This record gives sequence, C-alpha cells and structure tokens, in this order.
Amino acid sequence: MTEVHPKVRVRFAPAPSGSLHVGNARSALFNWAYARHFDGAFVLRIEDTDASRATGAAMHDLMDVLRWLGLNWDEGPDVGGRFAPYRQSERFDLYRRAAEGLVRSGRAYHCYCTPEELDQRRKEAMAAGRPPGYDGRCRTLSDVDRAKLEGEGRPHALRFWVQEGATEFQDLVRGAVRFENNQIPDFVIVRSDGSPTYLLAAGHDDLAMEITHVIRGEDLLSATPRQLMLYEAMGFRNPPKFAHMPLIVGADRQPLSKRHGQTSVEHYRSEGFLPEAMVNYMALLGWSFGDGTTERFTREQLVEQFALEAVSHNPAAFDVPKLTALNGEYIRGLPVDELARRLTPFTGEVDDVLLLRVVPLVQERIAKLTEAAPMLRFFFTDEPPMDEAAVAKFLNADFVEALDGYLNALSSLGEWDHASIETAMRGVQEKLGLKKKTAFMPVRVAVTGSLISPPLFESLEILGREPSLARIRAGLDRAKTA
RNA sequence: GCUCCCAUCGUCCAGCGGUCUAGGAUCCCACCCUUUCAAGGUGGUGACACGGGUUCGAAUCCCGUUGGGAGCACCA
Repeated sequence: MTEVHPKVRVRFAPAPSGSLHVGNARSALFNWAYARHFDGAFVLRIEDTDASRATGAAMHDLMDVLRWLGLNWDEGPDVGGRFAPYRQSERFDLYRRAAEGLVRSGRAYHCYCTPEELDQRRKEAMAAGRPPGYDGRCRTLSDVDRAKLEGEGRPHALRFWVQEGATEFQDLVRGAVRFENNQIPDFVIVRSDGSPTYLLAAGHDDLAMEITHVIRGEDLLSATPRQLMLYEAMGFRNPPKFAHMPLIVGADRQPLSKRHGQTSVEHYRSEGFLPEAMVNYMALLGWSFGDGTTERFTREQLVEQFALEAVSHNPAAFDVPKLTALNGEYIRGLPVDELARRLTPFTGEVDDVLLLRVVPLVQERIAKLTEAAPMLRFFFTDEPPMDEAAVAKFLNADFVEALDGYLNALSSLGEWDHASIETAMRGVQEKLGLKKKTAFMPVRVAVTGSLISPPLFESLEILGREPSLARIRAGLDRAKTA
C-alpha cells in the first residue's frame, strides 16, 4: 500500500558557540518536524571542528534549550546511536582518512600558502577588481617546487580541486539551482594544523550518517555545490537532498544580530515566553499551515502538516509584538494550575496556595510570564510599593469622604466575599454620587499601590478582610494629611 | 566586483491564469462591553516594486530594470 522509500534521516548540526540563535532554532525545528512527519530520525550532531570556539558548557546549554523547545533527537552526543560519536571533535580520524583518499585520487592537493599570504592576495585582488578567491597556484606546483617548500618546513593545508563544468541541484524549496564551477575557487578541506574544515566534516558525516535531507539556512545555499563536489569525489552516488530556509532578519530588515538585542532563544525563555508559543511562532517564520489561515497550532499539528514545499522563499522579519500576542493566547489557554507552575520561576518564593488563587486574576492580563509578578506583588507583601503619582491623585482631601465611606461599609460587612464587597462599595458610590469611572480608584490605590490592578473586589476577597481594611485605613490617613 | 537567492498591507503568511473591487494574523485607530488594566466583540486604515512581453484574460508565466539578502575564509 505505501511505497517503499528510504527512511528519512535529517540532522541539526550546530557549532556550539554561545547561545542558540533563533535562526538556528528554526532550522532545528524544521528538521525535527520533517523527521517526525515522515517517521524518520532526527540527529543532533555537534560541529566543533574549530577547537578555538567550542566548549562543553556551550554544548550543554544548547541541548538544554532544544529540550525546552521540545525538540527531542533520536541520535546525538548524549544518547548515542548507530553512527556515534556525534561530536565532530571525536571523529577527526575519519576525516583524515577521507582527506587522504581525496589526495590519493588527485581530487585534493597540498597548499603551502599561509593564511597571511592568502589574506594579502585577497586584498590585492579586491583592490584590482579581480575575484577574491584562491587562484589555485599550488595545484600546479612542480615536484621540485613542492620538495623545496617541504624542505623549508612549510606546513600545508589540503585543498579540494574544483573541476570544470557546472554543478546543478534541485533545492526542495527553491527548485533548480545552478552554479558555474569556475566561480568556485579551490577550497580548504584540512587546515595546516590537520583539523578538518566544515565542508569536509559536514560532507563526510552527512554521507557517513546516511543523512537523506539537509535542511538549513539560506546562508549555506552557496556552500551546496562544494558539498556536492565533495560527495562526488568521495564516490558517493546518492547524495542527500537539500532544502534551504529563508533567513530570519530583524525588524530593520538587517540580519538578526546582537544589535537587535534578542537573537537567542534563551533570551525569550527568560523573558517569559512559553516554549510552545516560541515553536509556533518560529514555524510561522517562513512556513504556513496547510489551510493558509490557521496561525495557532500544536507541535503535533505542525508535524502532521509540515511540508518543505510550503516553505516561503522570502527572508522573514522576527516580529516581537506578534510573538508576544501569540504568547498571550497560549497563556490564556493554559489551565490555571499549569500557569501557576510555569510562573514559579518568575515569582520568587511565594505561598503556593495563594499563588493558585491569585493566578486567575492575571491570566488574561499578561502576555509574558514576567509580567505577572509585578501585578501580583501586593498580595505577597504587607507593604506594597506605592505609585506616588497615583497616591497624589487619589489619596488626597478630595477622596477623604469616599475612603471613609468605603471603610465604614466594608468594616461592617458580614460575608467577606467579592459579591458582598461589590454590593457594599457600589452602595457607597451611589450614595455619594461618585463618577463610575474613578469611584473605586482611591481604594485600588490604597490596597494595591497602583492605578492598574487585577479586579478590585476579587482582590480584596483574596487579600482578606483585615489586611484590606488596614490598607484602606492607611490610605485614608494619607488622604487626610495630604 | 563576481555568483546565487528573493520581491503581495509596516510585519508574517494566503494566493500557484479567470472565483481578486486581493484573504487571514499582528500592529495601529474607532466603537461596544467594562470597577482600573486587560481580555472579548464589531468596524476601519493599509500591499500585488517598476517596465516590457505571452494570453481572450496576469498578483499569478517569461525577460529586463530597480531594490533587498547571502556567499566568494585554514568560520560554520
């Protein structure tokens, strides 16, 4: 009934340098979704070939954030797998052997140019208006010259010999892409210190790990022909398919960078965004749900609907207001106890039971988890900070009568619940003929310290009779002496 | 400079030759609801970059222009 096709195997292969960029996170998400959609394998491979950049701590942070996003992997440095190890720094022997093979078959050669020389020549070429790429001079070195350079003790790198012709491939999101090989200079595959470069290591591992689809950012589109040449030179006839995702840019259309102050997933995590909202929003950056209308969907729905053909070609601007709005929707959709649980890291040490009672009061008022604590602070402290502007406006001589009225009415209340409180306070409002809009403001300010607060009657009920009356009384005192 | 990629409301997407006086979301504005703030409801402003083709017919196909982005590293 179903046609037999090789099992889908995709990989997310980040360099563990610093935090997880949202662009990379989205690549991870799309790879994950693709793998899950086809019931394939999602591989996490750490590209730490550049020893100067990688640290173990960075790798752990990376995995931590991926887990937080809910992107679980089937093979990786921590869980192992059929093609272990999954850290490239532990696979150097494999790359060395592959490189030696390429030298033997004449597809790679020793290059004795130093980085300084190359840099110098590049600058000259640019200044003269010539292409800045490597000119291939070491490719044609005579044996005598080579022996001489060797004799000088010059270290050498290994360079891949780019053949004439053109390299073409079908990009799964962009369609046919073609590069003339003469536009591609010979490139380094092994550094003079013996370490492999990205092209060699990634190309080698994609073959070795039987990766079927390479899903990555558009910034790597022009690296693809080099990768393809490498596969061909290594004798591989069935290379992975490629799919390039549009880049994510900042609000100013410039590449999302530190200047925008918010490039890392960790940043959004600590800002109080929910992982499910983050995943949902990232999916919207360059992709849309099958019906073209649905914007809010679960990971499961994403997996079910995900298709590379539906990926957009345009760079997408990361729009924090939209992310925030979506996050608010997710927050409102959470069960109260779940929201309380998620709020815990942001509230500090507070009474769990009280928190649970108070959360419904702010659930539809916050768009980020970080916004709850300031709104709820007056519940958790006997002396909430007072907004002095609010105090000046409502705890003054003009409102002495009102405060006095509320205090009397509430003091003699039988049941201390929000319905009774409301009835009592509305009675005072009517009797004194107070304007509806501002009638309860003096009490709000006295009790919460702010012009803006959760619903007053419910707040008073939860705060409790004595604390509430005490705060109103204190407010009245201030009003009298103002 | 060269190569490649891209081009629909401010932003993210829908649209894959006629159903488009271009749809949804976000943002912004107004109104309703309302004890503040939100949430919710209703309505509104707002886009096919430009020029040529192809076609009975083009946002949709082709070419060019312009504009943006990426790459051209002993980074990945």
